[in-house]
Amino acid sequence: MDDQGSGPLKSIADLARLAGVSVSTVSRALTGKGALNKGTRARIQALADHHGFRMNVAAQNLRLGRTGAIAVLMPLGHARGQQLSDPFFLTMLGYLADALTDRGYDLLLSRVLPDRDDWLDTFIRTGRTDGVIVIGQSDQGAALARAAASYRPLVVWGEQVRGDGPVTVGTDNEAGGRLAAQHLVDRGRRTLAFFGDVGVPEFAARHVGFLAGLPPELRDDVVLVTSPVTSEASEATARDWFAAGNRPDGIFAASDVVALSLIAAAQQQGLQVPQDISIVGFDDIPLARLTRPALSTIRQDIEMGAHHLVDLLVRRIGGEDAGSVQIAPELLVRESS
Amino acid sequence: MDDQGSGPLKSIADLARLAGVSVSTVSRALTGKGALNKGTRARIQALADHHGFRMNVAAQNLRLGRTGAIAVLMPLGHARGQQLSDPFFLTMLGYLADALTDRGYDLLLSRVLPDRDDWLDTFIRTGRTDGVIVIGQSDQGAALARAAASYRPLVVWGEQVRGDGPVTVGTDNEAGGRLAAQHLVDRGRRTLAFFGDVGVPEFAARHVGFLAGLPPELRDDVVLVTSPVTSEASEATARDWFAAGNRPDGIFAASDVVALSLIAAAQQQGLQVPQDISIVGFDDIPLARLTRPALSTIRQDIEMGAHHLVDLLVRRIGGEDAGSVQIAPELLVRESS
DNA sequence: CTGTTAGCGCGTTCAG
DNA sequence: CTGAACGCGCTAACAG
Repeated sequence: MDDQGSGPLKSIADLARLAGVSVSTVSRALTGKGALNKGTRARIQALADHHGFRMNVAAQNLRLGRTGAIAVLMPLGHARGQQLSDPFFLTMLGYLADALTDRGYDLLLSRVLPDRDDWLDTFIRTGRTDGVIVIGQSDQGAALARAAASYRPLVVWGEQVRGDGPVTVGTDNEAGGRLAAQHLVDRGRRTLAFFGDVGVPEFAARHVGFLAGLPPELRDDVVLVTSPVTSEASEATARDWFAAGNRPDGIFAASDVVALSLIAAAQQQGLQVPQDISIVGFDDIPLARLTRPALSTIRQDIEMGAHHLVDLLVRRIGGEDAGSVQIAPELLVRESS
Repeated sequence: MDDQGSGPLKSIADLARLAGVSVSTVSRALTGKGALNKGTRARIQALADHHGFRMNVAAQNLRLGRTGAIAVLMPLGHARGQQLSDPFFLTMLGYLADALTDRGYDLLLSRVLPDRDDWLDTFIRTGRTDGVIVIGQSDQGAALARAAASYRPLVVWGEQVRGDGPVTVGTDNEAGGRLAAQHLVDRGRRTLAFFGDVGVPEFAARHVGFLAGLPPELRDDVVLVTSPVTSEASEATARDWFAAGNRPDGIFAASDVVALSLIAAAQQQGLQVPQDISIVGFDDIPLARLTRPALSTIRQDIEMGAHHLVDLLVRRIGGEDAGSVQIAPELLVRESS
């Protein structure tokens, strides 16, 4: 190395001294903002990356009055055993990480235990990030609406609520439910059931769409089974339900995880899928196409969802009044129906 | 509200004015550091949270010469189709988020595409975090070793390498391989195969342990099949392999995802699991106990792993010279063997 | 026990 | 086109 023996460069002041210019010149050179002689800019930049110098992002952000980070809040609740195993979250996280990086933001991940109902306000007030993305509103609609009322850079993945809820990005869950209904009817199924917790807005919309997509004579006989979202619990629920003698010929599950549990439980009861019973899920998790039988499902476009979430958030940070977005779902027919 | 009409509190200076004290007094009151009259401290604290005031963490960190964040780098490569769907990562992430939060650190998530071999050095040089946790060394041993040579607050989840690699936390993969071997032998299996990519250190160690756990007369006949790690690719590999007429009676897979693909492929060939063939995985992902047959596997204690990763990292940040940790694996016998 | 002062590393007027 | 000076919000000596 041909360092001048003055040690590592800790700040733009060091670099300025080395280059024989002032700190503001270095600042202009490295940020690319402000007018500056082409030559000096190039010279300073060359010097900078020759020494592997990087500006202190924290100081930069402090000066600019921002944090440079976006929080992604998820119910990663292993303690409470929620969707921890749901591959949906990780997929979403991957796409969000990309989209945020492209915009120059860091991704601050925070796990949330919504025990106290002011968890969101508390987080926001710390001012650790320039914006917040919440994945899955679950039953936290009230907390989200309250926070959204006074904090604009907040976007939520989930079902769009009427009234003054937060800005959301999500699949058109009702349309998804209708797709499932029409498909099961096409398959000649008549005795139908819905598995899911309609206390969760997303699932409620899927249920509504499912009923709406059915011919009137079938609609009233649809059984609604309130099922938990985790694999373990939903499988237990399904097992008990089949053991009680229930024998529908078509089931629409609120999520793929629930659908897979249903298949497992049905097979344990000696039922053939799809011969005896058609099962359709929702999400299209990677595993859906690998099980035997492969799962028919309503696909959510997670990549597009992540893209919209970030786009919306960035625009709201910029002061725009960007509104909610719905994404069209898609029916994937595989073996389970 | 009974605000004095002076608007929201933006800094400790505002609070100081309101309380009739100096900024340093407010600083001492809110941080709890330094000597201060009990009464004033309480008074200022009360005033602060009455107004919902929070200190600017960025400024605090700038002054303290730290960032208050830890980076978690993961090969979340949907573009390259890696372990994106592997629930292992999300589980680990959840535990890491908890452990870091407990220590007062933010978790900065960054997705990594290890195309250029200086990805780690580049990230570290930005100085965005006080430390780095890398999940899964994959084939990046060289990059990790190089970074570790000059950057101390770096810990890696994965197999411990001899020589001057980074500090690691990981399961004792060799011991895990031995457990699998002994179990298959106990089951009377004689014609054995290992599915996995031994170019990845973790998998190589599992393979070595597997062979070591076998009686000499079986050892030489073990077939090594280099399998990809994703569901799709590994299932294709398995299908082709079975289709070529290979008929072992016992297989140890380098991961649960691969093991599940093996089961699917075997069943497609009309093979009964475990009657015709025993299959053992590695990880114990949540799904392992839900498939039919439920997967026998070598369990990794992810929670303990996350705990050790954070503990080690924090100690190294503090200047300690803490070394690598290995965690004992556990055999879980279910239905697939 | 509390106030004053001097930076942490950077961006940005305002002069020259 | 470039430099000097000030301040973002906070902490840590050093005085009093």
